[in-house]
Amino acid sequence: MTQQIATWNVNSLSVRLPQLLAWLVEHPVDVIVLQETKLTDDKFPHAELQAAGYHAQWFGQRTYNGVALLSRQSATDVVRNIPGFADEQARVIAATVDGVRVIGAYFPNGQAPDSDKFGYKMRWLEALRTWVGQELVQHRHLVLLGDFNIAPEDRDVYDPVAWAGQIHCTPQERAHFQDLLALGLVDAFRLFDQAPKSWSWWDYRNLAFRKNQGLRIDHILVSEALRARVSACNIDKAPRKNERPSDHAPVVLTLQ
DNA sequence: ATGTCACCTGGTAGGTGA
Repeated sequence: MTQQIATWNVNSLSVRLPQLLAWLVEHPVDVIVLQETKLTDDKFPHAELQAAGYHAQWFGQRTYNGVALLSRQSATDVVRNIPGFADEQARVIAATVDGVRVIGAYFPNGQAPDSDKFGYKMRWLEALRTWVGQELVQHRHLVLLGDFNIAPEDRDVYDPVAWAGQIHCTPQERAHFQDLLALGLVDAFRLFDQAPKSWSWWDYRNLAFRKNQGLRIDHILVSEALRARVSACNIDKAPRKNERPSDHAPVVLTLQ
């Protein structure tokens, strides 16, 4: 049975809802997790997504952050944010769908390596790792996906020299990414040959998309038990060419 | 290029975060 699981940072679901609905018509994935919905829970467009054929779980807040999980089949055991980690920011939504534990996350940006927000990012990453380790004990078939705000390697950066030591590229962030892999997860995108200079995010400024100056910071990590079922993992650049696009592209995992 | 976009406050611009 083929199954597709996707992630997309939509940068405001109220602005991007028409694009999301159009994309889902062309790509009727089984599950998609969204980041930066920027909506309080009372404003979540549940009816529109239901009409599109999706169950929805959501966890938002005013102005910033906000995540959601849409699924063709109903979702169970829904968790919002990292259990035991007190957090005012809505960044995580997890659920079980069709026997797969799906953890959708909007990792903190961190702003700059010497900022308070970077400290928060480090604490959040530590808490995430501990919790995902526990989840893996309970769920052999697990996917951790979302906007990681980490470019794991230099080949994930259009100008690694300019970005060296900058946010998304610091050794501390990259070590955290490796720590997640060490739990028994694999970066699905790198299971396959990919075109060089494949990015998932392009700054709105500087004509970055036109010049293909981006970063690969949106990731799909799969557990060892799921790895054998992975048949593809791709970034869909097409929505970045839309009028009024999100600055991120969706990433899609295909399971056999 | 400090070059954009989204959202908020509070007001017809400016600040914040990404």
